[in-house]
Amino acid sequence: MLNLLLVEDNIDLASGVIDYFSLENIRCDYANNGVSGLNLITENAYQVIILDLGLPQMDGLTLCRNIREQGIDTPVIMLTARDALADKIKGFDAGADDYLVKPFDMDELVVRVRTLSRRRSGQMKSLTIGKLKLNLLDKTVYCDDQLLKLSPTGLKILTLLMSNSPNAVSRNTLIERIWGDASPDSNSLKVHIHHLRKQLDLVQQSELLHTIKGHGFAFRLDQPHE
Amino acid sequence: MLNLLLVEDNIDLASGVIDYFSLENIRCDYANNGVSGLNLITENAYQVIILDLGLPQMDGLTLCRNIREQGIDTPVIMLTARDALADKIKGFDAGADDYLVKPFDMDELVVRVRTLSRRRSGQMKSLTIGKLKLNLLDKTVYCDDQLLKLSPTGLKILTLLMSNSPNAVSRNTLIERIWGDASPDSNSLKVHIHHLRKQLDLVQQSELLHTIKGHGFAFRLDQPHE
DNA sequence: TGCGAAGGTTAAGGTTGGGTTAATATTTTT
DNA sequence: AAAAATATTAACCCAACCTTAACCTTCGCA
Repeated sequence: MLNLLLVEDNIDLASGVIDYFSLENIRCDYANNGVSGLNLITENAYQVIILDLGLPQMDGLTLCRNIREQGIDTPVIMLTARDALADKIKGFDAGADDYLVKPFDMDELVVRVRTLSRRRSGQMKSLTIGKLKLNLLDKTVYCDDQLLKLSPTGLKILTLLMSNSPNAVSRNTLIERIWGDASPDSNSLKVHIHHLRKQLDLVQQSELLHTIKGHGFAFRLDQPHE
Repeated sequence: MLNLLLVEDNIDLASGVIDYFSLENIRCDYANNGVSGLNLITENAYQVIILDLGLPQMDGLTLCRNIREQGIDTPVIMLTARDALADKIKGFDAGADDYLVKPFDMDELVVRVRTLSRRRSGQMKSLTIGKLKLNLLDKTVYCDDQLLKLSPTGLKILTLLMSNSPNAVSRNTLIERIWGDASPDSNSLKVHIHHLRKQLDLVQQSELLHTIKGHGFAFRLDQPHE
């Protein structure tokens, strides 16, 4: 079953699209602005992303360029108003794979979605560091052949850390990207890290998760010691 | 030729800065509030952005966070009043690259602008001096293959010194940039420098850290000649 | 030669960031 | 609705870290 993301600030349009998709048996996540769209994209594996060009907080082109720079090559369909098209079309080397001028025909959109998803299906998306392999599509984490059991939050944290490896991720970044600005008691992160480490311990991989005091955490092979 | 943006609500200060910049052959756009600043930023490519912390409509921190969320990584220098500094300094991971306490010396501002513009939009990921390599992203310092173990403050000091190399950094600058105005006993800096030297000694690199008597410290290869 | 200023060294607390655990609350699944 | 899985909170611990204070060294200069 297809799993899409729609990033669109017009709620009426969005709900129409989503309803139509559900009739076609297509799952569709939804974000009404660029920033939460970006968060969803980095934390989930979509087959196709549908982006409105004009978005609050972060416009579609910027968002698209942004995710491409992160190495995410999920197919992107850009939605744009007819009059905005002319001067924007050249910008499509930002990395969009297709575009559609509003107002568009729903069937047309579905066709393009299916085409794009077919084009890149079977493409493996995973992160591997040390013996640890995180599969972004099915959200599984293996060490050799052993499956780790992680909570949703634990998985998000691990995904963030692994996709930034070997760089450090600050506590603030982590909190912001996982909880938004409605951050809970700062202890929560500690506890999640602790749970994560316990799971990693089960497969003797917990030394991959390094604490950078005064900053945050990093996921990488080498040991910061002496 | 450098092309900057200054966002500052105090018009007298702003015009002073702009005049001084023009003498230095630096172009500088100007906005007197956060919103028009944001508009200019999204529409133009600046080498450096100078932001006042307290702005009408949208304060500097918010603006900074906002543009970072849009994926704009133009270097930002934050201007702040001395008394506002202490409680704000921790918020600087909003994405500012540097800050300056008002009132500041114009030459100081020019130096920082030039430094930041040189290091290509914060894309500089590591600093290397002698055999020492400081990686800004993963917060590690290596000499050859040996990892140095530094405290958070030690790392900050080293970062400041290395990023200003081969220039000297004054004690006052060091203290101001690391502790804000809530500076501790002046001895603290001495002790931190001492710890730093001990760590550098472990890899025979302590002669990189030079004392400039009556001024501060410098991090560079050659000896400061008499 | 002796004094003061600037910097360096050392060791003793005090503080705190991060870790741990367990109880409680929330959400999801059944 | 009960049970199970997750998430959050609170209380506590500890080692690393920071600061302080007292003392030491060096150097310029009266």
